[in-house]
Order: sequence, then C-alpha cells, then structure tokens
Amino acid sequence: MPTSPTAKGAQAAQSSAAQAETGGRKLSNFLCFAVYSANLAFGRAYKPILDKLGLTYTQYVTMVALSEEDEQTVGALGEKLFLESNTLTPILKKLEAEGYLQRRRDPADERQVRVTLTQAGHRVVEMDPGAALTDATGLGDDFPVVQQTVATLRDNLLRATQGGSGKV
Amino acid sequence: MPTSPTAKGAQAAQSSAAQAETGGRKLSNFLCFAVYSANLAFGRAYKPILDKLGLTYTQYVTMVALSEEDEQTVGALGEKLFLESNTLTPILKKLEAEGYLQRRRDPADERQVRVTLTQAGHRVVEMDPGAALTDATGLGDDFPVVQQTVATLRDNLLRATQGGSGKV
DNA sequence: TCCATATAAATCGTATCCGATTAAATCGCA
DNA sequence: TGCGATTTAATCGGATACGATTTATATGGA
Repeated sequence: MPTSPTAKGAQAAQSSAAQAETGGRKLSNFLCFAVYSANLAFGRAYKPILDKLGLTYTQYVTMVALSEEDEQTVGALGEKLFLESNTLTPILKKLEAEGYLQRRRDPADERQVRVTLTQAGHRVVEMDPGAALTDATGLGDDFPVVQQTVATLRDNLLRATQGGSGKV
Repeated sequence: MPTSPTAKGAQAAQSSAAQAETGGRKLSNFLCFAVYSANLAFGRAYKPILDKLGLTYTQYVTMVALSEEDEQTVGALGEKLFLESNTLTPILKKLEAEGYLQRRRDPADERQVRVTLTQAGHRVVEMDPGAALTDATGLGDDFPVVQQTVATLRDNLLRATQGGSGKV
C-alpha cells in the first residue's frame, strides 16, 4: 500500500463516508507523514536530555557513529549517517571546537579529512543519553522489530530512488 | 527496549564480540536513527516528484492537511502537522504567494488566521504525487501496520515528553 | 612529464524546525 | 468599565538538510 493512500485494495476504508471530499487522502494514512512526525517527536523527546550536554540530536548521532571506529573519513561517516560533506563539515567543525573530536587531513591523501572522537567525546557516548527514552517509545518487546522494519523501509526507499547499495 | 540500545534483556546481541568497544551502542540499533534516516530517505524519494511541482515536502503535507478541511486556523493546522506558527507562517505565506491557498484574519477573532486551499491547491493534492512511492517502500501488505505502528510510536513519545493528547 | 579527468571537502543559497520574544486582540474579573 | 492576564500569529536567531558550485589534491594515459 501507499506512501500516500490511493490504494487499489481499499485497505479497510475508514469511516467510509467521512471523507468523500478527500478521496481517502488523509494525512493520518500517509506512511511518510508518520515517519516525518515521529522524527519530530524523537527530536523533541531528545532535546531536554541533550540540552543538558549542549548537544543537538544530529551532533549526538554523529558522535555515536564516530564511536564505532577511529579515523573515519568525512565520506565514510556520511555513508553511515546518510549525510554529505555539505551538512557534516559544519557539524564536525563545531564538535571539534567543543573538544569532542579531532579532524585532520590524511597525509597519504590530502583530499580526505579523518575524524576521531576524543576522550571527552567517548564519555558522552558512553553515558548513553538516549537510554532514558526507551520506555517512552511504548513499544516494549516490539522495539527490535520496529527498528528493523523502519531501517528496511529506509533502505528500500534509497534503493528505489537511485542510490543503490554499494555506490552504484 | 531502547531508543539507544543499552537493553537489559540482551536482545539477540549481534556479532557479540564485534563491538566490545562500543558496548553494543551501534547506530544500527537506534530506533531514533532508523526513524531519522527513514525520514531523510522519504525526503529524497519525494524530491524529484515534488520538484516538478515546485513544492517541498513540508509544503506538500501542509496542503494535504489543508485539503481535509476549509478555514482551518494556523493553530489547528499546526496540531495536525505537529508544527507551530513559527514554522508554519513562512510556509503558508509562500504557498499563498504561489496561489495554492488563501489566508485571512477571522473577523470574529482577529488574532486568528484562517487558511483555505484554492482550486489550484486542491488539484495538486488530488493528483496524489506520493502514489508513485507506494511500491518503493517495499512493505507490501505490511504497509498499514507499519504506518500505524510508527504513528503510535510518535504519539507515545509526544505524550511522554509533555504534550499530552488534548492540550493538557 | 603533463594535463584532463576524477575525487573529497568545503562553501553558498534556500527551506525547514524550534526556542524565545514580540505584537495584536480577547478575556476575566474586580 | 477598565486593565492585567491570556491567547494567537508573527518575527528573530541558531542549527540542520541539500542542490550546486568551488577548491584542492590525486590519478591516468598520451
């Protein structure tokens, strides 16, 4: 069924008559909107927690991605985060200025910048600020299933758009 | 289970040894990141479609929300979209300038601005640009279930954060 | 060797989000 | 009746996303 719901299969058409005007095209039936608004909700849930650390959500996930491996290039980091240098560069510069990571040109290839978390950066990731939100999701045992389903949805969308799996 | 995965219940700990360094705190285990990146993916999937109409994704969902009812106030529209006037006002002004909607002060309460889709606006919504992405989600019959699950996740997060259901 | 091509980051302009504040209108109650 | 509190949009500044371009470096063949 649909990202927008013009379904052929009449998926349990809700109130039936309630929206002859909209042709069933209600926001509440859009998967894209569910994801969009869930993302806003996560941002708001994280904000009070991350505010205490002086971090934004994007800065935080960037540090999590960096904690997985030292000396990542901006490009490699971007593949993990689904972002490019135009977005990452300013974020990395700010995190560097705050002492959470180090950036340096790769001597073997001066085009590349290699990024590594500092001790302070590792400490932030290890205190696991997101753990407090576990219960707030209300998903219980379904958590891993939902996580995987949404990740697969993402991968399907990216593949269909153009950005195949491995660099085309 | 976790938004970040510090789970007590050791949920099928992946490669086990593969990340003693990260304490299992890998980006791929974060539900928030799955949602965040799926949202980016939707944006990229929609872009080529909406570019042809000269619309952004936010502008498009705003019009879908408006198509459900005429004469909505900015506040009511914001409740549907989970946005506030600081975000909506510029978007609505732009859509008005492009002829997709009309804004006017409510004569009965001049504080409120009432927004209504024009014919041109309705035509855009009715051509259902998002329908093309249905297959790209790769969810098949699971589509409605995933849609509902993610919407519930959103509502749980918002409730836990502070913004109860009905204005509190 | 030399230079056209390719690649990696960075820069720039546009469009969200969002907290904080402001401006205008309405309401409540002494 | 009158004015302080409340409500609704709008404005402003900071931080992403992202297409397009630019800069610097590396590579490959003639």
